[in-house]
Amino acid sequence: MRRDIFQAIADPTRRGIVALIALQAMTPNAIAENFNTTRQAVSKHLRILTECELVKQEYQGREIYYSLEIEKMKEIDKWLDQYRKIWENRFNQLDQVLSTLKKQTTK
Amino acid sequence: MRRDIFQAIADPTRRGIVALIALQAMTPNAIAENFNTTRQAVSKHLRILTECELVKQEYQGREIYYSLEIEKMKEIDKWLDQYRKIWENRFNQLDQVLSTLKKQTTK
DNA sequence: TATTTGCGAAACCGAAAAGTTGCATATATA
DNA sequence: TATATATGCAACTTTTCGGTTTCGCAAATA
Repeated sequence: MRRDIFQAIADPTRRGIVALIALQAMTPNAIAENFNTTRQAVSKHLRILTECELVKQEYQGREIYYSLEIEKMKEIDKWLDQYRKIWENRFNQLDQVLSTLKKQTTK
Repeated sequence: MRRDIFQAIADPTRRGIVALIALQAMTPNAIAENFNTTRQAVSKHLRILTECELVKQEYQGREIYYSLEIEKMKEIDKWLDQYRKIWENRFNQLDQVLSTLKKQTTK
């Protein structure tokens, strides 16, 4: 199926689920209450999120609690890093321009 | 069409394009050379990237140079922020545990 | 034990995505 | 001016996606 984390967070409902279970584990039924879809649809999303290890399960009787695998989120952060370098560089360049400008005006 | 940046970066080819034009502007033909698809397919991806303002165009004669709109990338960073708080929190908690442990062992 | 509840999986459906081929158009170049 | 080149766009096809409905199974409960 070739799931990756970028595809996982592409869907707005899945981002909603991720946000929901970020702070506390929840069952599929409880999660589904927050969206305008069926529990089965949520279950499908949870499967995708589980497949790419963005979410972990905890069995408790017949209930399954889902929670966010926060470590996996760092993968996006890591990917962003290359671009962060670029925008910080540009900021520094702007900073230099500004400081040069300041020196000139205070002279 | 409801394009958003998360959908835009979901496709691996588009992430490739983004990486490619991050540092220097390129024409569709030049970009297409780097992927195993037709120029038209790349053109379609560029259209999607342009639609969600992740990429900007610069016309130069009959050529069009595409480059990354780095500011837009910050949107992902902003979204990540809520989760960054969580993982930093956990790290701090671990840090406290470790320093407590250290105090005890050095006593 | 019989029934309800929580869940995943499979089958199906319509819409969207990603790719290809075939254009049309504008700009270089011979 | 005739031709080659760079590009976008439209039509079409195949695949994927997100959703619903239906089902089966295991655990709780009456």
